[in-house]
Amino acid sequence: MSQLDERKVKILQAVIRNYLETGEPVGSRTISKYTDLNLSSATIRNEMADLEELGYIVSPHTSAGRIPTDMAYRLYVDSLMEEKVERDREMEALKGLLIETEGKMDKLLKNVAKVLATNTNYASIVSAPQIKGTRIKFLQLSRISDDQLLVVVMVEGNVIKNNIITLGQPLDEESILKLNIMLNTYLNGLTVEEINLGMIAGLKAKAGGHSDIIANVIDAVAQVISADEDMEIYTSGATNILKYPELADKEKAGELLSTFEEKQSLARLATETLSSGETGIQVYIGEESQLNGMKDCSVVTATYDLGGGMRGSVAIVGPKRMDYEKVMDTLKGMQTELERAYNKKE
Amino acid sequence: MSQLDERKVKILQAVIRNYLETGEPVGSRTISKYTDLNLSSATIRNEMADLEELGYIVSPHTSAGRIPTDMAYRLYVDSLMEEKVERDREMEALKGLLIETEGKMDKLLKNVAKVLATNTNYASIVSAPQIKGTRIKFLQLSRISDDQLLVVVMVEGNVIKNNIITLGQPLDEESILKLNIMLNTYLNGLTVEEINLGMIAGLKAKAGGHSDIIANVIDAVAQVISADEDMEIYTSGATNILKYPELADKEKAGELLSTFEEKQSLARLATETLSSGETGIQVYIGEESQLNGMKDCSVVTATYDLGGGMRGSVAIVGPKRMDYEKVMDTLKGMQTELERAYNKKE
DNA sequence: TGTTAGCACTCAATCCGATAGAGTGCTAAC
DNA sequence: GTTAGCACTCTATCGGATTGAGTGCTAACA
Repeated sequence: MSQLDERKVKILQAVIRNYLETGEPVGSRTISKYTDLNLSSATIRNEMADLEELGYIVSPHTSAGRIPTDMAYRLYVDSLMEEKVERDREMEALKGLLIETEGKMDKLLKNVAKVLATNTNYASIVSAPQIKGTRIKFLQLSRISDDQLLVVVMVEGNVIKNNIITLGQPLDEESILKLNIMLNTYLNGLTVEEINLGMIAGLKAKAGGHSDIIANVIDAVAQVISADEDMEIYTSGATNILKYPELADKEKAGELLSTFEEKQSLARLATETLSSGETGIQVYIGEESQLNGMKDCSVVTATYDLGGGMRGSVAIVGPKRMDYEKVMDTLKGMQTELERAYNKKE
Repeated sequence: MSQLDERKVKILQAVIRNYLETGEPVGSRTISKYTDLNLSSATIRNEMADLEELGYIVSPHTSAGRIPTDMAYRLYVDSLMEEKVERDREMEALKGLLIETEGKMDKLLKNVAKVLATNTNYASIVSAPQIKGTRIKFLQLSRISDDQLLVVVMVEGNVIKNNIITLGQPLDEESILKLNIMLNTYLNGLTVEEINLGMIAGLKAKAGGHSDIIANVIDAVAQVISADEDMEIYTSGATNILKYPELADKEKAGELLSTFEEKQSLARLATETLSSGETGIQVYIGEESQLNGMKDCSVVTATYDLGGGMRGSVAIVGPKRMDYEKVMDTLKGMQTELERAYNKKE
């Protein structure tokens, strides 16, 4: 069987480029004119037959042109693609946003999602940074009624969690004060992971001369700290995918939009991206993303690191024939912009 | 011109019922068999011609049956419709949810939206209760670093707002303590509206012997209290509308889904529903809802009142030919269930 | 006067065949 | 190895015929 020589690569590249632009199967005559190879359509046809045999292109039916397979896309993003240079233009809008929404993480991320979606005309997914691994900066119990306490925990990055705990019986101000001091002394600066069961038991013993109540409060506090909320996911521009005919038929679009609505599996993807340890851009083509209804889509993901263990991910979802250069570029820009803006702020 | 006599009403009712079921234009022969009027199709035809003249039905083209106009739907929901009796069955699932998610308002409402959507097979919108008009139960300033204060405000209904304020210069613990006492003394039990500018000025004067800092802090606190966050909106089942062919074409569906994605105008609808003062069920048919892309939809809304001025709204969006009885019933059930569960909790 | 049977008519939907056009694979010549 | 040429395939599209549902109107009937 024939191999991928230089000419074949050039032809394949031309096919992919053309298909990315038009979304239509591309024929031999088009390539013959499009490239600077100066080959007749007949020659191209022979080469294309080989490329088909090698699994890089397929034709939807006999008398149509060829379209790239996932394998071709893979080759393209891995080695054929040329990086774009000018990226700054589009990011200007974002900088403004980052400054405006300073301090409000949720609004910031919502905006990031929105900017990404409108900039690219694809759908975007942004995951809020995980607070695991971040350190507790501040912790406070407050009495709000006879038998209710408000627990406020602030971790690095100024993310605040709060919860109300209901006690079986009243607790006096003095005990609360003591507890406050003790909890801050022992827990401050620790990460959520470091506060394990043994530690909690120790705390109880230290404070526990008093009674069961104290133990209960400590348990509740521990629960507040370690309660891992399901990861916040912000999406935008999901309806953009309706602009691409190959994704817009009722069934596919329904599945895809449902996936965006649920957000469950998007969180899974985000977790995966983050735990892969990869800090660069990752591209999932077709079924690689393992997301429901996304077998005709590509997903490009990036991570961001705001310091102090606060890492989140950003992703763009579009048709397989998306403008990979632009998307990867936009994501890179967003990544640096986010990280820079945040480090400046702290 | 002829009037709406009893027989015409019966025929109209039959047309509507049939259309709600099938979604297809309904012809005279169908009605002739469907009803117990024992009239020939010819007679029905005459009557239908009259009904068309009166504006209750139209035919999409000459040789098709008739479909109800918005006017007919209006008449139907206002007076023709029969209330269903058995409502409890479906609400069982909800009760469980309400108990499970106790205390976490956002999760609760997300679940409410989900249950409504899956129960009805339409799209649902839930607005979080507005905190305007609710009273401040607890307020606390905490020092988290030399020049940063954490403000925590809890209002009736245990909704907590917090924000970090950055001071120009350090503030000692003692001043913070004093401020805490003063703020609680003067602001506790007041509603956001009652804390007006004059009051703030007064507070500043009372505490202001010290310096500008105090004034700044008070200003910041006032801002936290009165910052009206944009209304939280939870939606679910937006993709359900793709199940209804009359809404599923690319353009319409795109507009509709975008409206759901933006949530902006949904908030407007919620505000409107709430400020109308109406506590019952309201039905918007077609363009009445004034929402983008919803001219072929009906929207049924209800409000809920959790006490203490905490009122929010719940809505169902579906095709005009939705099962109004079921939807209104489900909403009513949700309303009582929500209110009951919440009152029990407090 | 209200109801009904009958009939001509209209219009969307469907099917069918013809046609055009794009693109291929193969062969033979260069 | 490359290219021109040709037969072939398959889709998309268009027009015409057909079908069927449903209407409006008229005339007869109770």
